[in-house]
Amino acid sequence: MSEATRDKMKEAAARLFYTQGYHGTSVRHIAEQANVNIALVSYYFGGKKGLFEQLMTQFLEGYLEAMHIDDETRMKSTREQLLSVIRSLLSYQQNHYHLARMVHREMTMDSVLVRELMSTYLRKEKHDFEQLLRRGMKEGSFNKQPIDFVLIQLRGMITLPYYSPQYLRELYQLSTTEPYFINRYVEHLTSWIDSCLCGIEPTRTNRVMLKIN
Amino acid sequence: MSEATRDKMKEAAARLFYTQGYHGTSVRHIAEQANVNIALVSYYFGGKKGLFEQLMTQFLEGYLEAMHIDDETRMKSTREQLLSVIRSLLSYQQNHYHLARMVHREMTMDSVLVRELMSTYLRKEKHDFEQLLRRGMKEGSFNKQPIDFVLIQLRGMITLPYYSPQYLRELYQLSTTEPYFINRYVEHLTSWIDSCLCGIEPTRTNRVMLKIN
Amino acid sequence: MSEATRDKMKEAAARLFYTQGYHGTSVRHIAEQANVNIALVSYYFGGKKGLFEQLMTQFLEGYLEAMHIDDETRMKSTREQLLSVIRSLLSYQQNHYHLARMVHREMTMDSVLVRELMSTYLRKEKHDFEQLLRRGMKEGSFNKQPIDFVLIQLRGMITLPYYSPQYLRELYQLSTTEPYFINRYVEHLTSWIDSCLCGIEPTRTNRVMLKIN
Amino acid sequence: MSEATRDKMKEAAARLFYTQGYHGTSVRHIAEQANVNIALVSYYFGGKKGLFEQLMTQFLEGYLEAMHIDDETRMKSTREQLLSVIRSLLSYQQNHYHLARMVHREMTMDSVLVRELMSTYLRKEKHDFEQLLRRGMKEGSFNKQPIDFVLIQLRGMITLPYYSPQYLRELYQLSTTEPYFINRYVEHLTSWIDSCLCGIEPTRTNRVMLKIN
DNA sequence: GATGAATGAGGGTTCATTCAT
DNA sequence: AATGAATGAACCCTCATTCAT
Repeated sequence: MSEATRDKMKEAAARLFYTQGYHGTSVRHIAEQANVNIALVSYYFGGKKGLFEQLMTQFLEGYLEAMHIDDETRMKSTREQLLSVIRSLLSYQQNHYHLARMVHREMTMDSVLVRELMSTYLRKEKHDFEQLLRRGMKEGSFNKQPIDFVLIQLRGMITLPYYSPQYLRELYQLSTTEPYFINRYVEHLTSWIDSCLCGIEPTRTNRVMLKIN
Repeated sequence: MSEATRDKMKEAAARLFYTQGYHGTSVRHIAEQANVNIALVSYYFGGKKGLFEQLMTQFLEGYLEAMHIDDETRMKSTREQLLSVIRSLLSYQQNHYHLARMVHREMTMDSVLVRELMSTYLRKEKHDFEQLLRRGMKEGSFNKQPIDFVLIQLRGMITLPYYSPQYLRELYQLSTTEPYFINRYVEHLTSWIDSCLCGIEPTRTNRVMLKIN
Repeated sequence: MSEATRDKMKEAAARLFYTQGYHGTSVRHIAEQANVNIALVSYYFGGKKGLFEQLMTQFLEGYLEAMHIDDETRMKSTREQLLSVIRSLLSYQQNHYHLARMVHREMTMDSVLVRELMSTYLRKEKHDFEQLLRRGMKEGSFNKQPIDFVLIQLRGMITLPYYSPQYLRELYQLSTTEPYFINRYVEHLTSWIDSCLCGIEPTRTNRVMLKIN
Repeated sequence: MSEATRDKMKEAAARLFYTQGYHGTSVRHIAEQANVNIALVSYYFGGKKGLFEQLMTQFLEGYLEAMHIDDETRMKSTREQLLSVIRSLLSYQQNHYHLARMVHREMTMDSVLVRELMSTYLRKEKHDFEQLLRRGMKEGSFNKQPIDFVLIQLRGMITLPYYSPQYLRELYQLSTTEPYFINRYVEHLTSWIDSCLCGIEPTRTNRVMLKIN
């Protein structure tokens, strides 16, 4: 069975792409790290580019899936649903850390592939968040305010840990890869939603945070 | 005079590094775009790496300079100072768009150079913003809240246009490179500062925005 | 099978290094002469330098081996043993003519590699000859005389054909690469040993030589 | 006046050619070492090759000159004349150590230039020595023996210090560049001439040598 | 199914030289 | 007389890929 071999290769590729970028990574290096024959990259994935694309789409599909709101959550408040999606996305990226960083970086390149993926996945993400926010504003859960700028802030906060982890490490004195990081980050996001989006008093938790800092 | 040649090369390099990344760009391509001989890259900059490093540090030094608050502004309110810095940074990155995107992307790589630049420039940026926020909170201009998370939001909003311009283009139907974009973006940031940081009523401008969207 | 390819390359490299020196020989030229792809030089030998070093050590190891006195010869007289070693060394270098010339020339360079090889192989050669001479003098086969100068003469005569073949060609009207050359050269050496080292009358063969010249 | 500049360049070139060979030396390096502009190599000598050829011929002309026997010496015995020439040649090479080593090495290359120089200078050297030896044998100063082999030994001993100085250093524990070396080497050569060529008893000096070793 | 040999293209760098000044 | 900018060719090496086995 070769599934294990394929996975070893994808894992090694993700790790290297994340560290040194697509162009900075050689097929030879991937094969070495995965402890397999070099020719297998072409054999299994149709070349370096194929391997890369597979990693990209695989990650992005999981990303959209993570945005999905299950039936149970759909019963809860809009605020709860928003929080749930945020938590889910952060958690997904945390579990695929190398891929997440790889994707976010390569997304900044100008290539046909990237532009295609953009108009497929990015648009979907934006649309889902927009729906959620509009509903919350309509029903009065969220303060009325320009949706686009809220979207910008949301996206900034969701991607920052995987786009600029050094900055967060500096701030929190805590690596973004450690499990505890997410908890803390979500707490902050919750307080942001409550104060800036819902316009309610910060919770007790946040008061504590306030004193700490 | 060779200054002109050097500038042509740096410009071409920045453009290509921004589009295809450091490893994805060949010295030959840079020379072609700059319409100069290939050997000049080594001749002037000591190689591709030297050219890259020069672009990096040059940008980052200008970045820190852009953070500086001049004497006139220092007379104004803390809110005004914060806005001034934000405007200055966005403007600087706008004027060096290719470099800005190049730097932000390559900053996500794991290399000795990057880590060194990080601990020099990034730390300085964080420190300056922190000072400003602390002062504002102390004097009551800003609401008391966890500083680190405000920093995260700030950085997210300042870098997003150069890290994920496609997203903004999708939102604003406006390229981030167009001069008008900054105006609009700063308006949003102002409203964010007023409502989330200062805790005052949104201005009339923002109400208009609200209707537009 | 790749052994054949490797050998082709080594042969071509030795021939070119011998003709034009290490720095004067390009990898491209080697590959062309060996009728193989250029990349194979790096693939098999880790680069031009690796190929060169392999040729060097390979030759020198064979050289030391050629100095070894087998059990049968060890039964004979010291004079016979000395002659045997000389014959063996000349024969070995004759069979690896290109390599011999390459090595002797590159040995005159100032580099780390060369200095290392020197202190390994050259010292061994000197030591073995010294032993042989000392023994011969002790047992009375050889005239007592300063050993170091005998060593100098020996080395001069053994290396000259591969270091300055033009000179010998001029003298003998005979290329040093032709098989007959060695016979003649060894005859001369024998006569030198007999007269200068052993102090006995020159043989009849030498008398004939005398008339010829 | 530019004569000084020219000399600086020739000196630097000789030093580098001697250390790293012709092909291993770059014009840039020569200019750096001589502390002059790179373009001057082409300007003064018509390129790297021209500079090299000038060094070669200059050395070789001096070499032939050093072979010349002045009128005073011509009065002395043939043995004395031979010794005088040997001393002169060794001394000349000692005074142009870098050039000597450079020439001897590059002489082992296969190129048009080298072959031309060979047939001009080498032949002359051989001819002069031959004359001397023949005369000596005719008049009975030297033992009758094959001239060609004597020539080989002579040339071997005269060039060895500049072709394989490491070997001599190992033997004498004395660098071939030190002035004292020549004295010692000439002593050995004298004893060789006396015993092997003239067939007389070794001198007292050699007896001492014998004990030392 | 999986491999090691081999390939051609392209990578970045260094070279000796030229030319306007 | 002497220089610094600039050139094109060649340097060695690594790349991703293919192919027979």
